[in-house]
Amino acid sequence: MTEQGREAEGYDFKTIQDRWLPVWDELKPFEVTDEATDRPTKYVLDMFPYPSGDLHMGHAEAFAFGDVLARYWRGQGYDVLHPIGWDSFGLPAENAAIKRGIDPRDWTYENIAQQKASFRVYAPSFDWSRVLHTSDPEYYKWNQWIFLKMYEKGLAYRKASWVNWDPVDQTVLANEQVLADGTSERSGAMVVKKKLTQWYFRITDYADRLLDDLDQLEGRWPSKVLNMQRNWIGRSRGAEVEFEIEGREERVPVFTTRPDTLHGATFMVVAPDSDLAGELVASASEEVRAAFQEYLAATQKQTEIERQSTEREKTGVFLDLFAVNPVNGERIPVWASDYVLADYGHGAIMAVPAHDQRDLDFARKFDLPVRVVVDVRDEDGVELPNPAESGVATSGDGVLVNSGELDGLGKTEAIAKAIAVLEARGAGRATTNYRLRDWLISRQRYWGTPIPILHGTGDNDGEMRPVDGTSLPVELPSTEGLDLKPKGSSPLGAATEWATVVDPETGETWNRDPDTMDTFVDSSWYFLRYFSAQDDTQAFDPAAAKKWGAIDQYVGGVEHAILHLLYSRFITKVLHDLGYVDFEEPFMDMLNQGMVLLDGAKMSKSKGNLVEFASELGEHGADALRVTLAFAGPPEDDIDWADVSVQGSAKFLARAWRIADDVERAGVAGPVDFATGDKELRRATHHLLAEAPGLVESYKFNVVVARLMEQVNVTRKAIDNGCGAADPAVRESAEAIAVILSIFAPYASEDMWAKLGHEPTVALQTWPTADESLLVEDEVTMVVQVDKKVRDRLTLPASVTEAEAEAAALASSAVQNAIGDREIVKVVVRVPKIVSIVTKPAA
RNA sequence: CCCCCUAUAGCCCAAUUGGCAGAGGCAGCUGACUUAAAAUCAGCACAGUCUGGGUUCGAGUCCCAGUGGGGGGACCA
Repeated sequence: MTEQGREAEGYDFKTIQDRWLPVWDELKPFEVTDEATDRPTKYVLDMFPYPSGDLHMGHAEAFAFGDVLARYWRGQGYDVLHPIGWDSFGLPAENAAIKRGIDPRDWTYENIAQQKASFRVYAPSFDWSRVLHTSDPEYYKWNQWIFLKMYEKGLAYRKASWVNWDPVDQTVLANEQVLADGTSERSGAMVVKKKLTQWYFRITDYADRLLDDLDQLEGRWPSKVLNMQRNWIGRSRGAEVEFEIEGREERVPVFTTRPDTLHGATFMVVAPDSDLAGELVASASEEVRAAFQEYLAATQKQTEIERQSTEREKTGVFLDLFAVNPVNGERIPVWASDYVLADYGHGAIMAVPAHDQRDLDFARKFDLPVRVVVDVRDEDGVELPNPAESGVATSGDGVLVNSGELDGLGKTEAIAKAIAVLEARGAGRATTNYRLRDWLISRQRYWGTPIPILHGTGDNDGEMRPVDGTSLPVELPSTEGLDLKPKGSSPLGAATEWATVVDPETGETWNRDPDTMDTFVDSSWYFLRYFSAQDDTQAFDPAAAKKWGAIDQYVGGVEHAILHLLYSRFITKVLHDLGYVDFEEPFMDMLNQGMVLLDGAKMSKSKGNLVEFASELGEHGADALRVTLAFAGPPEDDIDWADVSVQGSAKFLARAWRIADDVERAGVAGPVDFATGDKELRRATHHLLAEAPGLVESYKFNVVVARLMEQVNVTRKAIDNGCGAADPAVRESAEAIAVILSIFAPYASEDMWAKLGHEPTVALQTWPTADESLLVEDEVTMVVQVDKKVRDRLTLPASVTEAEAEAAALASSAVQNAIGDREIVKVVVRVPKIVSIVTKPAA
């Protein structure tokens, strides 16, 4: 069949895709230069994909939305940077490699090739000249560069700490790889805590800025994500109070948010797994030590979840030690209990059972004294029952009692005074604590960025030195001869030749750090690399960074609400402080797309409720898929594939396409003057043009598609039963439809654009602007309500005044009938909407 | 247990931000085309906005209390 013949049958997505793909390949319409122009810029970015197999429906959705926004801003006359890359280091590749005995590179790059091919057809408007893969040495070289910069600044350091350890896979796990029940997401083994020396990034140094700068993103990021980040950082202000412990030289600091209640501290509790607890029991009696060890062992057997359950009864052991309260010299007993966490504050607390529920529960369990130091009252000013009897701690505001110099003060003043007293005595100070911990970045894995540090041997044992910047990247050794199976230490350590470095000057032998970096390091700055992805002299070009600036629009899943986004914000601030970028926040606006479900459930291969991206793409084409996703509902909402109709979208596209087809067939030659076109249709077209930009910018893509459907419907009516296809207004409408539709359906709109006699590509067309004069209505319809009921509709000139409208309403016989002999109390006129008349029975 | 989001037609969703509840679609029904069906085209019908209060001339929209659904946090001193 000839192409002509096929066209005669109407819209066929396959034909159209095949027609335009080679043209776009040739034109490369979305490649942009880094040179400054006088056009405004937008940087639109989707979170880059991990190459595990082909693209899936989740990708289809996120990339459709990102592309709508990228294409929209181009239509508004912006230079748009819209790049793509792959987050291609990570465990799945390594697991696949172990399982099949292949190189993780092969698996990774085959998947990337498959995803690239799918993307080509799906046709997001990427600038392919900037593509990056984090597993390329050309990329991870700059991970190492960033690491060394941070090492220089003291922001990368090594310490021994308790980490998540998977006893089956023999590796450290990230927090996010530990499931809610405390098992490893991969091996299913119960994760244990193990003390290991690991590399950390000092993100806690940035805690205040990471928290405070969230205020700038208010209204631009989903409030849910802002909340989650604030929660995660968890700043709490209070005081550090130093207690002496009998028989110990050093004083023990504790953190409290309520230094005002210091007089109510009746015991101290230390975390059993803290260093402090170990030190304290070292000199204790055999009996105490045995009891403590038993308790510690029991604590460590529990999962994090068990341990943090609020339902649990309090447990603990008395350490046979006493601390001295610095404000009143009182001796208080020291206990160990697992309700105190080793890694928050100082791993020890002062317990004020009257005013803290946890402390009260503990005190009641072990029969420890409870002393009220704050007189807390309810709303009616009635004193609350004594916590010792009620079992309910009073944690609110009140007047201090039994507290010496603090007596009579309210909570806020008492806190200030208590801190002043502590400072005067050298026993404490105001401090701030965070829930946020430093970022553990080392991993005992092969498929990641080698940490560019050398460890001394022999005389230099225990020394570290950074790899010289000029010898970056430290490339991964070949997998040849390497056993990637987990065995508790990094596979890289076994690559002897790679791991051993002899200093050419001194002849000393150094060993490479065998660990690789957390892959979240890779993704914490990739958006900057796009500024100059092929540049091998620097991580990114500052001039290009200046042109494009921070990402104007980020699109991705809410599952990254904490980790990726927090790490990216942190690294951006570090690079800002080092003078490499002039912005402090990387993502100015963010859209979190929902999930694609099937029959109300998350899709998964194991559940067998999978919608395959590739088969949908093959069956319905890219346009129909993209329109379906955009039309399904607000982008933040989940989409149930059972609720949508890809065929419905295809039908709409065919109807839209046929409009342009009809215009083409009408064969009107030469330029046409739209102003001579059908007035009604023009009005509809310009309403669409006026409304669409606001809708896109507020992410109401579903409404934009609905408006396009409406426009197609009215244009169809105009062609069949109105002005006819040759009318200039029909062409004007068809062009508007093509241009706006192009943000959703690049192929159909390109074909429409060609049928309307234009050169490719419609994607680079600036949107026509609405002619305001066409939007002005000559007449308005005003509703007249009498006592809430609609009694008449008045057609009035658009210029009608309130008084005229009121007069017209009262002149209506329907209105007069409704009023009858009742008395008018009030008339409210809101031009051009409504006249509301309120009556009451006549006197 | 605490916090946040959410509830509109059989289903997915709109509603100019306080002014006539319906834009669009799916499914349904009727008709045209067809030997018939599918596809296509034309048309039709369907709820008074989760419940109970309140503010207002007027509430889907604002406030309070509840219910269902979704999400987050949860011994952080």
